Amino acid sequence: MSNLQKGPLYLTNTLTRKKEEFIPLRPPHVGLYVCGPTVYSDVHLGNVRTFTTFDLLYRWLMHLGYKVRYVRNITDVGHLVGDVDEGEDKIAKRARLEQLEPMEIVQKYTNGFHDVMRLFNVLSPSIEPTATGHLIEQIEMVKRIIESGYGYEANGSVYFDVPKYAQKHAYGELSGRKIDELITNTRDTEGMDEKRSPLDFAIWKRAEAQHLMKWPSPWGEGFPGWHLECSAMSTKYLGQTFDIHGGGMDLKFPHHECEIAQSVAADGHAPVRYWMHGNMLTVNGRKMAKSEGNGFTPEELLTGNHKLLEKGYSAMTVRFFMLQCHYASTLDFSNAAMQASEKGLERLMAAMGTLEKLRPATNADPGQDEAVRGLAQRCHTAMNDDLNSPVMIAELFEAVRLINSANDGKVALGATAIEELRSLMNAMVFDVLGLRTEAAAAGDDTALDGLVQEFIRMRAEAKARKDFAASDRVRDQLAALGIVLKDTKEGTTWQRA
RNA sequence: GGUCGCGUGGCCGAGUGGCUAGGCACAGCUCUGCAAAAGCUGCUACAGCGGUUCGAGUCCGCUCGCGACCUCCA
Repeated sequence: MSNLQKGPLYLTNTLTRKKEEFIPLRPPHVGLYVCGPTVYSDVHLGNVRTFTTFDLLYRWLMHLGYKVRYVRNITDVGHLVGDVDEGEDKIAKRARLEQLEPMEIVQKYTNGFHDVMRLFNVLSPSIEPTATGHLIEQIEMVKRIIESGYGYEANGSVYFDVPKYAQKHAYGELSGRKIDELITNTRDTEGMDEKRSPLDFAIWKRAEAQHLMKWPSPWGEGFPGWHLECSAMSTKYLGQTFDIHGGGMDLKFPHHECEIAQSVAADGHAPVRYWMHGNMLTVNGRKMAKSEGNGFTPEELLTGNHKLLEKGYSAMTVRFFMLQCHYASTLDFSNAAMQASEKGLERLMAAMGTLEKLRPATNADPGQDEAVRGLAQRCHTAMNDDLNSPVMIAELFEAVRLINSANDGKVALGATAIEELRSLMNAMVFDVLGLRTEAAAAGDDTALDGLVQEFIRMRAEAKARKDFAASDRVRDQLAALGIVLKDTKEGTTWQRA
């Protein structure tokens, strides 16, 4: 747990809008809850950004030595289309369109989500609870809210009484909203006479006879409200008060605001100590969203088969691109930016390979030991400063220069410096940033390597007899097949273009 | 309309009272049979206008432009 002693971690708490020192309730344990996807359609790149952001947080907390219980839910019921409380359930609608059981839809898109997470090397959470798996907990929570006087039943549905809650509690404190302004700004909502106020939201919803996803409850057959599952499941697995709750910026209101209200109403205190919100991925300056039609799926990204894509990009290129931007800033997707990240990642990963082969210099410069320690310290400080991965990556490129200079014999690194550099780079690049080599992702290249090595020998022989036409032909032919040769002092190496 | 945020060099993006972020691109050099790779060097910006300050991308005000949320969205 030595890392825990290396200075405090600061996180921007979106509840207070300040950078605060992170102090867990029960160290070394940390409770982390992140709103997961509603599994009614394919995830797009914007979704991936949020999960990558909290993957970085999860990885950094573990790197610091914390024992993290990371809960990320799957929403498989209750999330309605269009107008709150009047729209159709998203999953039920999709089931009707695809002529499948709702649970087939849930399974299909849950599988797809998991595939995408694996592709982008996003770690699995400790617990991945589903809303339908926690109906009892949700019903119990509705009961507690009714008992506390903040929930009321109307025609088989149960609503949360927002104006009443706001009299005693700070409804809107997370999203910076004032109850009066909310009432003023609410547009006309027709057919909602069950609700006492347009601000009220359903915590339990009556199901019509033809509704496919419904369960018995004290108020008749129905299904839980969308906001409720997160409150019920975070309470169950992390306790009534826990350390960190994350999610996309667009969930701040009303979703997270409602979560706070539900927990306060049911259990009497605020559920979360640090709220964190990841910012949006934009395309041409606009939020990537299904409704904008500007989203592309990971598959389209990889193949480049989309009108916004000049070519395909690997998942690791995209991950690296995202991590080069601070999570709280909007990030604009562009082909030029992607290609810049692609090149940068390639250089970083090449240096990782070089570092593995680096031998200590005989005339080691002891000053370099200190330089490496400084790098490590600055990486650590950057990440502790609200997960500043872009600054940490900038430091990694300083390390890249050091590695390459050492490889060229321009800097003399001793055994200690090399060991510490390896330890630092492996930790930051693989464990914390969660990058991996494309070869590792693609599989084994042993046969191909054997073939290419044979061509490299042929080319070396041609070069030895100064037959450059022949040697260039080998190189050009391989290049045409996507195999790039590089001559170094130690011989020729190859890699995929 | 309300609330919040943003505007940084050719592009992407950190920083946030005084000191070169970094990546990509571009130019020159070194190395090389030639390339590629790598290293070195160069290009040095903070939307505009005013103010505070010894000193402002950094704080304050105004103007312009853009976005997010306020309705499902990560």
